[in-house]
Amino acid sequence: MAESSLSKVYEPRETEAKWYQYWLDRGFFRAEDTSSKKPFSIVIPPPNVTGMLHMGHALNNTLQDVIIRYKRMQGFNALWMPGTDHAGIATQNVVEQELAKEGVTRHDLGREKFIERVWEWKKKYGGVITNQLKRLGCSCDWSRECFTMDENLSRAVREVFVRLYNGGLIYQGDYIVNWCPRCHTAISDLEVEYKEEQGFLWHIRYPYVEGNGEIVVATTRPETMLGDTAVAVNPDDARHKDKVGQSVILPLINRKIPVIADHYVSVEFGSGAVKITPAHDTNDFAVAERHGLEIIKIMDGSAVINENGGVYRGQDRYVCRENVVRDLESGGYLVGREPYVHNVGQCYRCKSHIEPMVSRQWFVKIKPLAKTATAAVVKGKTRILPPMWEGTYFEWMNNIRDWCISRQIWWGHRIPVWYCDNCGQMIVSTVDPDSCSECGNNKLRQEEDVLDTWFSSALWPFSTLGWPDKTPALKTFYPTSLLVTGFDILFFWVARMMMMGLYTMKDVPFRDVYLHALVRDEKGEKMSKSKGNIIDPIEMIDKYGTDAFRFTLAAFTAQGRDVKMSEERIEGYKYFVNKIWNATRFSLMNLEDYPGERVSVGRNEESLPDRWIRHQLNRTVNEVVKSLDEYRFNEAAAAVYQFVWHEFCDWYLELIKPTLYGKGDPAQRQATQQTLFTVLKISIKLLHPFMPFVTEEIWQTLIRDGSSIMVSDFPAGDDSLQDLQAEKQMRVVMDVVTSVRNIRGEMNIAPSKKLRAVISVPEEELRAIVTTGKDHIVNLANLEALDIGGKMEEPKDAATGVIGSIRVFVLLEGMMDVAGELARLEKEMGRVTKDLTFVSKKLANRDFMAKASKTVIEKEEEKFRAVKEKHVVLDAALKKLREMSAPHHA
RNA sequence: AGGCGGGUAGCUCAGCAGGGAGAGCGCCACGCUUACACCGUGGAUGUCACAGGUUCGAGUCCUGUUCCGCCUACCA
Repeated sequence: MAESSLSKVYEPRETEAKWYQYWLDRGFFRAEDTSSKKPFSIVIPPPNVTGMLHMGHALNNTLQDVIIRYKRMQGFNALWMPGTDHAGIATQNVVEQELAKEGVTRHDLGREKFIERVWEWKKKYGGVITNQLKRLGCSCDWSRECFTMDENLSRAVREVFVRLYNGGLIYQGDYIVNWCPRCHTAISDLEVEYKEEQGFLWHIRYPYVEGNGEIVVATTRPETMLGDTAVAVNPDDARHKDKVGQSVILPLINRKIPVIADHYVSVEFGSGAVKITPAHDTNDFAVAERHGLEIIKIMDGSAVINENGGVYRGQDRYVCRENVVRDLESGGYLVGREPYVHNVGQCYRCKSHIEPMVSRQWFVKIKPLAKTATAAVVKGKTRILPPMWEGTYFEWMNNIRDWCISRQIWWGHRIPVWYCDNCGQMIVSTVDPDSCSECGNNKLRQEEDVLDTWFSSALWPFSTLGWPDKTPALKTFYPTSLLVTGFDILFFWVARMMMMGLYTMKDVPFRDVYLHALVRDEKGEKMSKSKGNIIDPIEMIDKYGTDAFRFTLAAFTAQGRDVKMSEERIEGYKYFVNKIWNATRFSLMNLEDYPGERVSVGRNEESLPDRWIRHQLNRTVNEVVKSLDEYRFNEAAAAVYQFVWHEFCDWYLELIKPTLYGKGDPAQRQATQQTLFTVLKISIKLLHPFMPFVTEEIWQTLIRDGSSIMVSDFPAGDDSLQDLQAEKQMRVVMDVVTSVRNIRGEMNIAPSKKLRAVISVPEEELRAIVTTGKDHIVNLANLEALDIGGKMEEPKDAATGVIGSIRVFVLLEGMMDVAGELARLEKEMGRVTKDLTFVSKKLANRDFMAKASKTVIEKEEEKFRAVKEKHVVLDAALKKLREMSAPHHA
């Protein structure tokens, strides 16, 4: 058998790289397109090519890897599809910044050259995050790695676009969109972040055209008045009722604009009159549509005032604001201003203030898609877990607005639409057309806009499997089994995949969606560069090892909660890894002469500890399987942690030391070696999905048959290993040992001091158990002598431990501290008395006896007997002790 | 403004089917016992946010209050 040349402390560094390469070389990550095995598939939430692994990725991918390794070991044809996202705006920004260093803009290069440049960038840096995933131990099928701009995925994008268009679900329209003046593109509603800002509310006078008087409007953005085309009041507002239909003069511009009535205006706010700027305000745009108002755009794509802004032309919007305010004031139009806190939309990417702007964009008509996607969840075709997120999903689907899918950038999937300038024909096609289908003109102009990045992401579950081709992989793995992602992209991504999957494939993209928490710092704050509270996963891996890091993530992922990350926790689990490591070292040292599992050992040759540990292990296996099946990662992790550390290491290994050290029966020893070997082997299998590296290292040292733990079979529960008798017997042994240790501890007696003890066990059955366990008790309690008898008198100078009817006397000749012992027993008595009153009260309660279930009553009665017994025994012991300590008079 | 989640030991959190509260870390005491001091043994610690209600019995179910976090929407 293996000899132990393992170092005292586990060193993750070399082993991790070694085993990852080993797995790769053997193709263990690869899934089969067709297989007799049942399929299980996960598509990775594709990280941005520009991305660096952060805590969110680390958690997300750890959980996926735990599940995929688990399923693979269970014999599934397990596919974890990896890939990255082209991340339109983000990537374009990165490359533009690179260009800026060289003093060029993308416009200097031109579209084609610029895109070439982005591809170059991707080639050079795009692999960073995938390499980081490898360090995390992710068992993705890298042979299938995809990129959203790959040829086939781009084909899928065009195909879906055309289908949606032909299905009447894509339209082009002038609409108010969120415009980022820095990125020079429209962005979707979801990409706008609102932040509270301190600003002002300006009150401006708009004089009536006829007669005297004026109407006062309030605004936080005075510069937009240049584009006002109406003033609106609530039709029920008595103050303004008679003014509806009249006109006012727009100051500075001197445009005549109407006063209109619309319920959008609230009577309570300000003067009850609102200036309407349809081109630069979402609500105003809606008002304008209802009333057929003129829409006047006053800014260009950089938010600089255009020709419609009169003298303010050429000014930036905020410069213009100051000038407008100044001019209003000097013209006598400004009533005043007051400080005002309001929400301002920012670009999620560059944090510039969003400018709502009317422009021509492409939209997806979303309602019909949302309806199907809602129904699929209602019918349970897809489960959203934890279930609380279902509500959020429905809520959003019900209030969804059309999806603006066009972006005015260069990096992305160019919209497959061509225009013929000759006849004005528009051609929507999956392939580049040579000539106009209408007039034959061969000079066609392709739409400049590209698609929102999320458009291609929405196709990910089937585009990565080869669609639009009917590939075997698609047939095998779609719908995918599980999607694991953060709840922050439930709308961006999950909802859209549902819609697109159902529309295109006529089936849901995944059976289960598991939404995990967000990783925050130890104070519960979102990690961000600006706050400087980022914990870098790779740094943690370097410092504590991947296994410790992964286990931490899994252990702290309670469903639906935030994960608060701190280094201390990771360090704590590093200790756990080390504990496992050392338990292995110990085992190997004592398995040197173990011939292997070929030995057949009968159950009757197994010792109590052997039977007990198998029983406990079996229970743990059941718990881990159940927890993982329900995506309760923290529970699975806790179960295996508890077992390995506190049952296997703390009790079992200590119990079997004498047997292993070889003083007793050789057959017994071999049986124990067998158990030790098997239990260790199964334990590391349980741990493998969480801790892939250290478990492989251990496996390779322990098993040495050329196999890998990664493709071994995951443990399954086995009822035949259940051994309630062993559990009961060990309970008694453990209680007695703990009782002696407790006395030792409380009396401050060194662990190395051998003690003598007497155990009084009136009940015959229990006495047999204690007698059988005698050697274990002597061993673990560090006794030099132990007498076991029936009902016995209390010896002199002894501390007493009470376990039900069992009394444990620790002989303390010369060391007896009567006062200390008295205090100790009184403390215990206090507890028991409290217990006793409580239970007796309950049993005396007629309502309880009449209404509680039979099993509960039986349990309480049983408890009563035990507590009563203990109470009696303790009482006697205390009486004796008090006599001793009481000052006698001779 | 609406929706969701949360307030449990000094800290971070479990507690999934109502039957007298748990873990890890930290803390205190004793120990370098031949796997591990990244260890072992023992110990201390809780008006389960607050107020009502349902129930024989509530951390757990219901109602209200309060504080914190998030999401969605946004009244100029």
